[in-house]
Parts: sequence; C-alpha cells; structure tokens
Amino acid sequence: MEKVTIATVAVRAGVSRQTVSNVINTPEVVRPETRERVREAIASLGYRVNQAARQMRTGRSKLLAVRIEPARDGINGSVLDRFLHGLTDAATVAGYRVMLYTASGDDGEIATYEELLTEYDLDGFVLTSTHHGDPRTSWLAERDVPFVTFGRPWGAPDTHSWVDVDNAAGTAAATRHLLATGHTRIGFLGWPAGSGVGDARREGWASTMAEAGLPTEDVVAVDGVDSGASAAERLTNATAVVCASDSLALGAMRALPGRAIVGFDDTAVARAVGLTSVSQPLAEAAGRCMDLLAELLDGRAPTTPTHLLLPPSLVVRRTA
Amino acid sequence: MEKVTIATVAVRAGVSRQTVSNVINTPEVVRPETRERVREAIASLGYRVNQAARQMRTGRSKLLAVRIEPARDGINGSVLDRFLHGLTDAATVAGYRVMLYTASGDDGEIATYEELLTEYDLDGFVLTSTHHGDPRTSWLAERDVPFVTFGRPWGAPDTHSWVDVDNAAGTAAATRHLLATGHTRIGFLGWPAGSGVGDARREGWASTMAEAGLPTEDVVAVDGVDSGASAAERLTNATAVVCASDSLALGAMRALPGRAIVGFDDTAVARAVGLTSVSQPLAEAAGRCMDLLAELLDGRAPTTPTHLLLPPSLVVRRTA
DNA sequence: TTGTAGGCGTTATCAC
DNA sequence: GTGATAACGCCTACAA
Repeated sequence: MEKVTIATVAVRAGVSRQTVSNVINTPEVVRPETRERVREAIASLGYRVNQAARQMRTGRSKLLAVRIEPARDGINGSVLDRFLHGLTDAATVAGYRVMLYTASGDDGEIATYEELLTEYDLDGFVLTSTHHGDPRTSWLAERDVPFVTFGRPWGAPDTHSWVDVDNAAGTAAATRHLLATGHTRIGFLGWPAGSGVGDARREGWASTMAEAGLPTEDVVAVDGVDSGASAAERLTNATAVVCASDSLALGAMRALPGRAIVGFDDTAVARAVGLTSVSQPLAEAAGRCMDLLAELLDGRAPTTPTHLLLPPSLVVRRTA
Repeated sequence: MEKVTIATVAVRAGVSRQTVSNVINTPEVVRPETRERVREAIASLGYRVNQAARQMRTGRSKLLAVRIEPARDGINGSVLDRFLHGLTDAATVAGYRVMLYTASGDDGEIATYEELLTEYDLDGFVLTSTHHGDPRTSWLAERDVPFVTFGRPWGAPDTHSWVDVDNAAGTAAATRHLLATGHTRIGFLGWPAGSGVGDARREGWASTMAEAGLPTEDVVAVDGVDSGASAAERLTNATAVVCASDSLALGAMRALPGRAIVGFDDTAVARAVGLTSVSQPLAEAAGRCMDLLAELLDGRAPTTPTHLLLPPSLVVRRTA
C-alpha cells in the first residue's frame, strides 16, 4: 500500500495539488465537474489528509485533551468513564480526536497544558472536576486556549462556557418522588458543606421540603459507605432519606433497613443492589461540551459564553 | 509568548540548527561544552519539540491508541477505567500519548485503525477485550503495525506479545482461601462455557478442588445480578461459592445469605458491599503493556513475542 | 564536531 | 477556476 498524498490524487484527477486541497477545504470554489472528478480520485485511492502536515500549515491539530483521574472512591469513578465515552464519540463526529493525560494537582495539570500545547498543538481542553479556587480556567483563559468545563466554575466568575448537571433539580425530583409516595419525614444524608456539588444537592432537597412546609432533618458525612452508615444512624425520625451519592446511600441502606433511600449518580452499584438513584445525562453532557468547544474552535462562538444546565432523571428501583 | 523553534535555540546558543537537533536526538555526538550551552538555551527558552514537524520527517507520531468501550454491564466498566489510567501514566513516562477511540464491532474497529494510521500516523495500539475469532490482531500483524493485547489471544496462535491476568490463579486462590477457612463444599457460579476468561476462572476453582479431592458443584448464568441470583439458588449443597464476576457474586449474596461468597474483579461494588473479591493488578498490567509496546516501537523487541501472565490477589472482606 | 541543503504533505498567497 | 510557489519546523544526508 503506497503512500497516497494529495499529489497522487492530483495526478489521478489530472489537476494540481492545490485544486485537490480546495476540493477538501473549500469545495464551493471549485467547478462542480472538477470537484466530482477529484472526489472520485480521492475515493478510489482511499486518500486521507495527513494531519501532521496540515497542522504544520494551519496550526490546528484537531486534537482535544481530557484528564483521566484515578477512580477516587471508586464508586463514582464510572461517571468519568461514561463521560469520556460520550466525549470520544462526539469528538469523532465533529472531526476531532481525544487525547488523555493524567496529572496530580492543579499545578501539575497546568504544566501538562504547556506540554500538550507546545508539543502537540492541542486545539482545546475539556475540564472536569471544577472546584472552588480552580486555577486552571484562568490560566487557559489568559492564554486564549479554547476550553469548556463540565461542571460550573464554583465561586469564580462565569466567563467561560460550561455544561453542568442540575444537581439541585435531581435531589428535588427525588424528594418529590418520596413525597408522592406518601413520605413526609424525609431526611438528607450529604457531604460536609463547601463543595459546590454537594451544597447544590442538599439545596434541592431543602427547598422542596420547604415548599411542602415540612420540617427537615439532615446529617453529614465524608463520602463512603461506612461513614454514610454511621451518619445515617443519626437520622432518627426520617422514614425516607435522600443521599448525595450512591456510596452514602449504600451506607444508609445498611444502617436503616426498610426505609426508603435514594442515591445519586446511578452508578453500577445502584443498579446492582436495586437502589433508586438520580441519573446524570452524561452522554448528553459530553455531546454538549463538544458542541460548545467546536463553536469556540470554529470561531463561531457567541461573544457571551454559554451555560448549559442539564436535568438529571430519577431511576426508580426497589429502595424507593 | 513567541514561538520557540529549533532556530531560536540555535541563535541563542550561537550554534547551527543542526547542532541543536543533535543535542536533542544524539547528544553523544556533540562536544560536552557545546551540549551544555545548547541545553541551557533550551531550558531558558522553554523550547519543546514540535511533534508534527518531527513526525513529518520521521514518520513517528509518539501516539498510541486505545479503545474506550461503553461500560457494558456497568459493574465491570471500572476495570477498563483503571487500566486506561495506568496506561496513560506509563505512556507519558515513555514519551508517548494515548489517544482514545470508540468503535462498534471488530470491523468498525479495523476501519478506525485505517483512519488513525493514515491520518495521525499512530505508532501503535493496545487492544483490550480479546476474544475467540478476533480479527483485529491478524489485520494489524499483516500490516506490521505494532500492537500489544491486554488479554491473551483466545484460540489463536500466540504470535504477538500480550499481557494478561492469570484468571485461573485468581479463582484458585479464592478456593484455597475458602478451604483454609474450613469449607469443603465449595461451588462455582460462572459464565456459560466458551469465553476464554470465564473458562479459565472455572478451571482455577475446579483444579483446586480436584487437588483437594473434593466433589464439585457448579452452575452457569449470563453475567448480571438477577441471573446470578437465580442460578445461585440451584447450588444446594455448597456452603461457599466462588463466582466469575462481582455481578454474579452480588446475585449469589442475595440468593444465599449467610454463605461465603467470593467475587472477581474487585470492583467498586465489591468494596461497597464488603464482598471478598479477586483483584486484578490493572496498573501493573497497563505498565507492562506499555513496556512491551515500547520495545516493539524501538525495534529492540526480542524476535519471539513476550507473554506475561500476572497474578491477581485476593481481597478478603466480610463475605468470606 | 559543526554547518548547509533539501524535503516530508499541506495550505495560503498570488498570479494566470 | 485553476495552478505555481513558498513556508510551516524538523531531521537526514552530506559537506566543511
């Protein structure tokens, strides 16, 4: 299999290399019959552009990067997994490829940006796990590197485009479901205050309870099954519990057998044990991230950043 | 931040571009003092090679590709996740980057190989989920594309290098552990015969039982918690059950409360519910894959392919 | 040991 | 509408 370049195609179609390039990049500028002839040559030769050569000229690599994190607690690791899959799919459709990197800490990640940017000319980044005081976004923004975050910029100004899941809507839906099934003493098992995601999940439950005019009871635990179990034991009145994660929910199931429990993230664990859980639309979120990033990369992005809050859905199983 | 090329460095160090290139690629050919001067220039300018330009000349992209699969059953999705993380880490150390792709079916994957190879000049592939009648390895081998598989070539000749986890050793260890804790009637809950991995997992249990001179009892179910539960109910004599996966084990836990159960894969679910399980050394497997691939890419691979069988370990928790 | 010349495949520019 | 030319940054000859 000989190497097929734009020159090979040009010879076959009886045109110049430039005309072939035009057919690929700006077809409307080529006469239809010529265009057709070139296209046939491309197809019959199985020609494909050489991205490295193109990149040398255009400075664009058609490459995106995402960080793959160690599955922390483990239970929630699959969330990133599903997001990555969706992103890879969406990127392919949009003509991009996804590159992986690992990094420890925000500074390490920023160092990696520099490497990736100068060595591979990366076109853009998708950031996950945004958090309070996140230095990554401003670093990228200062250098005009296109990026989108999956997760809103907690505590920072909304100066870039992001996609997020409406965490509060998720726990609100869970709470409404429990109300509809007759519960009135619905507790909440959450994370310590301060994490944006965790606070939003608590808020969805709290506001729904307030609307219903019902008293609330909530406890706090670091994420984990065992810590969730011991915290749940302090929920003495509740007949039902909304939890900030499936890990906590699992703990609650153990500590409070027989009560209605709802988790968050719809992880494999939830499916396995029949735990009702709030499911994030990860594939859609990934697709939207790609859409926004593509806009940025094509220079057709609106001047004001876009913010997308996607509604999660409740997957009802045995526990509620 | 101006663009720093090899020419910038050359000017700064007062040498020719070629000398800079030599310092980077064949330092031993440059006089030590010159070398040092060039290195200082590189450091102070923050120079990094442009991979696209290098690739144009050398034909090597320093890029590897791995497929990211949709988390099938879900429970076992995290296995790939952890492997990917390890691979990304190992690749970075070896000077490579990992690119992701998705594909449906073996043919779709092969089509993707062509694209990746011609468009991005990929240096090599790491394949996962090898199976009987896998057409991917021969396609790659015929075209002399460097690759390594994580998972041995079931039913096909061992003509390429691979890394795998010794599945039989895992269930054997689980069985020995159960024997040591006093069980004699140890059943097996496995997948239908025909999958290489599943058969190996059964074999480890069966041979250990045979060595101990004990009678065996085993049932079969497609992977899943519910199917595992109903199959487990047919294990009437066993006081302990070794399972081919954590999903099946979860089913067994439900169907046979109080009996000793061991799962396989040490997924998040196992940690969450306290299931004793066989843990695969995924980070190490990924590292080995990278090592073997690097050998291949550097042309310093032995003429006969390398096969690595890594021992898993048993993580003992509450259920056994 | 160091420097010079040429070209990898593509596209932007500017003639025709 | 089409084609010639140069340039992107690097590396491999080869020459000095």
